[in-house]
Amino acid sequence: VTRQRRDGGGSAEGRKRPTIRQVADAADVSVATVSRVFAGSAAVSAGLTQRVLDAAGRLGYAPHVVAQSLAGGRNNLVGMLVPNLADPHFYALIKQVLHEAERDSYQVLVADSDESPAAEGNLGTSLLHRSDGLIMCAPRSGPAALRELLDLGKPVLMVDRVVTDPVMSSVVVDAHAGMRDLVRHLVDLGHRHITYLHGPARSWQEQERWRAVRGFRKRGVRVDEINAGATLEDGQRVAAEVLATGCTAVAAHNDLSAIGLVAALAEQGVRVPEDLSVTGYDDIPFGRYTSPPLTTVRVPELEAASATWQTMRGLLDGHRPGARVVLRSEPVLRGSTGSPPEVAAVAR
Amino acid sequence: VTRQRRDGGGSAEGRKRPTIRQVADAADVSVATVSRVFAGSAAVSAGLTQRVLDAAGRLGYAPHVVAQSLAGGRNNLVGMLVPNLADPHFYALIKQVLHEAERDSYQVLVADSDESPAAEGNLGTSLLHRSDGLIMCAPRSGPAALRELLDLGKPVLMVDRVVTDPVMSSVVVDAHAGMRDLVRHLVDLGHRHITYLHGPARSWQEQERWRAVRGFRKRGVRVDEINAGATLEDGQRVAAEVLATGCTAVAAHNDLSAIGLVAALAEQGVRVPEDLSVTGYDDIPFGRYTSPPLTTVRVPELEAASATWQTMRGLLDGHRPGARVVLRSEPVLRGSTGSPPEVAAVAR
DNA sequence: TTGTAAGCGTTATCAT
DNA sequence: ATGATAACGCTTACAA
Repeated sequence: VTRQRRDGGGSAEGRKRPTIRQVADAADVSVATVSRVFAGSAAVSAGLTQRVLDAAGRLGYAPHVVAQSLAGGRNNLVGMLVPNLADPHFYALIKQVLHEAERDSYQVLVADSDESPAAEGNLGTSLLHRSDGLIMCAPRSGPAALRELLDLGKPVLMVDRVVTDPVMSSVVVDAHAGMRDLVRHLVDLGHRHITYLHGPARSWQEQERWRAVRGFRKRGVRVDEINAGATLEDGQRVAAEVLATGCTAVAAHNDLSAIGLVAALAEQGVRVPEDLSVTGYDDIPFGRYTSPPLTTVRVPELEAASATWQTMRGLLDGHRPGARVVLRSEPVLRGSTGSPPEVAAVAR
Repeated sequence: VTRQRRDGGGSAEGRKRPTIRQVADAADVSVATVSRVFAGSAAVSAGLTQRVLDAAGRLGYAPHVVAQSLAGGRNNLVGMLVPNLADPHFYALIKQVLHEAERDSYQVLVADSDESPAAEGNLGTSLLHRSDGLIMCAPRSGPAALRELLDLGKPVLMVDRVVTDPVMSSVVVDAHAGMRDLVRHLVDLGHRHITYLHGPARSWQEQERWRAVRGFRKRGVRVDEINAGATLEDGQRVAAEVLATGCTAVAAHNDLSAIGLVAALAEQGVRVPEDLSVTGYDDIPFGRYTSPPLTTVRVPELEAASATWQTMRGLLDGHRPGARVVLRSEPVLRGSTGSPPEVAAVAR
């Protein structure tokens, strides 16, 4: 019984690709030996190894990864889920993970949940179905969804968020400390009335950052709140609202919204930092190229990405889950912050 | 003969996931029927369909995608290769392709070649090994490498570049026309001495853009050249060199280098556009938030991404390769361009 | 409409 | 050190 057509209507001329069987025949060895040679298993004599390699080269053989996966139970594939691929914070992470994974012969399946909690769960599941593990930046998924993922029995690593309900491995930067130090800088400059630009509601990072800002109320600082978001447009949109508060400094959820705000302020003739100080969070590259350059919190992205891959690598190798890597973040003082107008005036 | 352990030392408690066989037994039907139900094949009676679905639900069954791939010869996976994931131009493309692919039940394997021609070939090959098709932004790969990819017999789509040597399907924006119109705008403003900031050497897009700029030499415009690159840092780095040319306008290879240049100029007290006009290319979102906002060339990224996926989709469905989609780009005039100093002075 | 069983291209077990 | 061969979980002719 001969079988289907194979060519799938696909595209090119493609004579069928050789199988391990054909290589074995050509080298006059068993398929097992060919498999061993390509697995780098030591237990093959030099002579046979050479013969196999020759035959494989002649035929243009390359192992069929899908068959390897099915038989071996390993895919050499990890999934990576982010809330927004267009955010420099995330693509920096992806880019670095991509490289480290490649060095370990892993490929990466990427998905973008577009900040949707529902998508986080679904995409996560389907990614994990195909891969050996999942790196997820899922700031909002609830315990049920997460538990379901874990139940697939494969390593799942949470990034930018600590989860305790189902206990999960995670890599995070200490957002609370970073934001606290940043706002302290504002207070030290003399600011007593600060507006916080909220990020995406209920995201873990947002909660940490807000907690840090809010903490200054106890120290006599007036802290107003505005719901903005995490994009350039979000920051731009709330400019009027910000001015209406009468504050002297704005701490934004992230660099994107801070940059959007600064641009909108410039258009209205509001000078930064003379009239109003503005800070961001993440230290994305663009923040160094705005005028004025943006005061922000640097998160060690390279280290975070490396820790992410190393941790995932460990989980894939059978390490027990639950590890937590915490990285420090720190304020980067640039031109977008200064003394509040009254103080500056007195100083003159 | 019982076989290995299965659990891979992986992580969780995971009772083994159910197979199609178990579902078939539970529903008291054959595996073929279960397969048909999950394939959505019409030829199953309503009664059996329901029984299968019930059993599957009870057992928590989900098809094993790797086995499906091996047996069916389709992976529902496409590879996507970009030269630099950190460039907004590319992540916009990826993000959109990700979504459209997901809607068609395809997943996307992403790789970043880091502008290395060698990596373009290798990564492309290994992506294509696992997937049904490859979307590649490979501005530099030579004919040999490309032919090798095509020989894998799977659809390959080139983006941002037209390739004729091996004939390839491609989606491009007409960079020449866009850049030409942009420079014409500069000339119309009165500029007669323009400096072009070269992008990555030998990239296809770079060649098209440069060809457009160079064309103005025939019209009596002095065009100087500086080798910069495609990043923010590249633009920043060449600021002094730019000033040394004495030109009145700069056309950069892309927005990133243009923004870097503008920032460096601002630091040196050079006013844009009063002292020097600067243009970019791509119309990345950040260009709208710099001060002044950047004059640039808009490339229809959404349309390009849609065309990219639709074309790939067609190839996957067996359409013949070789199609070429060309999209128009057009100048976007913002604040970073104005009349050259002399002309402006006369006007006053 | 439904079932049977032959692949799909490997890996890993067992025997030699 | 090498070979034979049963899985791996599914799809799809082909038979009924």
